[in-house]
Amino acid sequence: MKSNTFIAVNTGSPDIDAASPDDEPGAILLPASAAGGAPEAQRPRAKDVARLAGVSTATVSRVINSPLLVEPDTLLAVREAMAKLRYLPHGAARALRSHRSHMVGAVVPSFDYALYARTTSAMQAVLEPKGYSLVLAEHHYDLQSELRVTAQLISHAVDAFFFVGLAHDPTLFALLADYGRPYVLSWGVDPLRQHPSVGFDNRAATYEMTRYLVSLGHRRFGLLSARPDGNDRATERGIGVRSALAQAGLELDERCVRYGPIDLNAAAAMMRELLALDEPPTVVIGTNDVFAVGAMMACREAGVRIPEDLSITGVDNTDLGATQTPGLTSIRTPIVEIGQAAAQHLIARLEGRPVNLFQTLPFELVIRGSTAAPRSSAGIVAAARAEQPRPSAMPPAPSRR
Amino acid sequence: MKSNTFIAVNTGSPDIDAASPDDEPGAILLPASAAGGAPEAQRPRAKDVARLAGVSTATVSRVINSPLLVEPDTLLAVREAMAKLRYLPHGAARALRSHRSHMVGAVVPSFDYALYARTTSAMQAVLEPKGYSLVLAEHHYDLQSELRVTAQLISHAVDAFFFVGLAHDPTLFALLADYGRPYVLSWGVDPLRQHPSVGFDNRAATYEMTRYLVSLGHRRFGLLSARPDGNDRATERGIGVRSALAQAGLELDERCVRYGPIDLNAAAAMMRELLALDEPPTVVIGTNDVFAVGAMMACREAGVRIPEDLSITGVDNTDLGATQTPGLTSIRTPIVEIGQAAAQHLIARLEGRPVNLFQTLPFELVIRGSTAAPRSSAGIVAAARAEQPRPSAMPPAPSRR
DNA sequence: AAGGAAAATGTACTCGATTACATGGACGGG
DNA sequence: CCCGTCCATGTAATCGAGTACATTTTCCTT
Repeated sequence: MKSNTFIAVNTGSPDIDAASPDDEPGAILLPASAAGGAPEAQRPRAKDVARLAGVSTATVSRVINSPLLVEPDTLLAVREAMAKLRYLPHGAARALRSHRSHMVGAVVPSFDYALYARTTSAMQAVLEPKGYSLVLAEHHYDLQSELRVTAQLISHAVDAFFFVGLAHDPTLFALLADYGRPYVLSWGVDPLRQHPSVGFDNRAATYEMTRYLVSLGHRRFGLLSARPDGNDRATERGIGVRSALAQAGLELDERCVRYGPIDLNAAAAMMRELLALDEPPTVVIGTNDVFAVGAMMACREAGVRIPEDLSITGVDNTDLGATQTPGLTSIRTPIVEIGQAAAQHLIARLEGRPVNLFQTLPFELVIRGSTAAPRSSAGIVAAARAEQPRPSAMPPAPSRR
Repeated sequence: MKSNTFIAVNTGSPDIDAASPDDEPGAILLPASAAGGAPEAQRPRAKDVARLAGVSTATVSRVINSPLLVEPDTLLAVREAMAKLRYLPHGAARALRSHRSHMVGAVVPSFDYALYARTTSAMQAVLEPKGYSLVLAEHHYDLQSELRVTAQLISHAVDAFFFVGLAHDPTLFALLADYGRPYVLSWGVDPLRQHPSVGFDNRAATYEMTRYLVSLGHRRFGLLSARPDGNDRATERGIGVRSALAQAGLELDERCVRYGPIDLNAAAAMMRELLALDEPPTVVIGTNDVFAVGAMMACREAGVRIPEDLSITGVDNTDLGATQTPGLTSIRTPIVEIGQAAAQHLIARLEGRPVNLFQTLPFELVIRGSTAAPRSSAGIVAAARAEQPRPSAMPPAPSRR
């Protein structure tokens, strides 16, 4: 947050260390006593439970996996033995024999932007009660890295996969096909209907947003976006803006477009460039709230008033945007719903139940104080457009093979 | 964000579905064709690689685990065979035999507050290159739930654990002791030196903050905090405030204290209560940025100016706080550093290397526009306190057994 | 009361890789 | 030139639970 009023005053650490003097030498653990090896030789196995309960290991296994097949008395005895020994089944052995690890792999771009963390959290909330754990992997928008971590997940024998986005390396899909386990893409719905997916129409989202802005009277647009290569969300959102403009007989001046990493300071820098243009835009669309808030930061610095001098919009409707002054106009995307739906989708397939392989969730335009009619045309347009805009024809849908 | 200017205008979904008519019926997958069972019978095993390379499975295993023991020619041949077959070792089998799953379990309170996601992300960045994957679990501030998910992680045979906070159910520690694998607590450093931990001094953080506010001339403090039961960070931060006040001969009026969930709207509601007091505080300390920003929201609604009428501070120095107007004075906590240090700690122990079991990281007071001298004493105190505050004696350190 | 079906449980093999131990070949010293 | 040593590799037991099949027990039918 270099761009804000910011004075670092005081580094806590030295004072603290001074105050607790024996902190610094630090207890060094002898390697032997903390060896990471396999010191849990005393951990109880199924056969220990079996012996204590006076049954065979097969029965113990049945108590865990199909309790209905077990005599109530036996069931109780075994459960008691398990509790007494604090028995926990050995997942690796189970997985090896039964070909189910009870783990689901989630491959997300990054946790730095809170978004995917929330989606993942929603998944985990659905998976945990069903006995599944989430194994996590980030790839930081690098499709090769995504391939690597996915291979790692396959190695861990996860039962199913969750991916963010529709665009992936072809090798990834080959890998998944070989592996033969359920997977679901998210944050978009595959227009070619080739890969199961749950999400929303990114293109339509920015299309709606742009129409709203056009209806306010804006004619000169700016766009701050994530780099579109390998990022279908960014790509689609860009298309949404452009086709709404095209439909209104307008065009997106490419000089008003900037691509960069999803980072507040980077976004602020991009915005500074737009402000320095001869003919700056009257509205800037961020393809997510981070870009939009970064733009707000740059405007505050430069004394550009929002929304009087410039309107700004985001996508995702995060707290970050909602708490700005003025509040950021944004699109509420189904952040949590995607995670829930994806998890339910995977569980259903793991349980052999039929599912809707292509699930489109709704989004919603959320208007706050960061948008208004452009100054020049404010009076006229505001009057002409007193009522709500209604969507008309959609941008050309991508061919469906 | 109900509290902000907010007009929901348009639900995208209906229009979208209308525009792509074959979207709604949705392709239903026949259970059989997507059965989650174990259809990957053709996935290559080590013996397939061995056959193709003309060696035994033992050699294949050596190529993976101790390549130095293998003749360079053989190595190459095996690696080629592995590549040709797209072989990926079966993690469960490896784990079963070798007692190492190459998975690390992370147990965090919640991902809704972006904080722990960032710490986890930092962990994963350190672990991934070393071949470890992260298995995730949330407990939503419920120690019993924490116990459950930890048992699940033990079942998955993770090699090591990461926990947030120092306070946990005794049963949890018993479980961990039985299991005998490395674990590390975080976001605090165990004053009793019983459990390996990496973090910072939460008490000192709010202590510094409070001293700074006292030095500005504030005498009447408010506190918005997470519920302290089972949450040592919240507890310690509360103590920090109280002892700094005590040292200044002041006291925290308990009528100015509110506890609640970590949520913007809840925080705003708590703040409204403080504003309604007969004698409201001149400064409100949030035990993290969410409370502080929620308080800001309530103030904006109520027309209370920040910092003129009320100062507000947070902890964690998140983007959320930094981008407010005015910027939120906060404590930069070592969010990322904790994750990195914890991961390195665990890896070191897994590799049998010695480590500092108790690692204290620095924090930093970050002053922005949300704090100023209280109105009544503004002139006097500001003049008297032109220079930086210097910390003096620390609050009584907790006994070290 | 006997026979037989169904239910409950046990026996023993299996999942796929790791690893202790066995074996065979190369090399060097006496 | 022979033998011991070391290095590379193979053989086979093993990790812990799941499960097909075998066996015993229960209970109902005639």
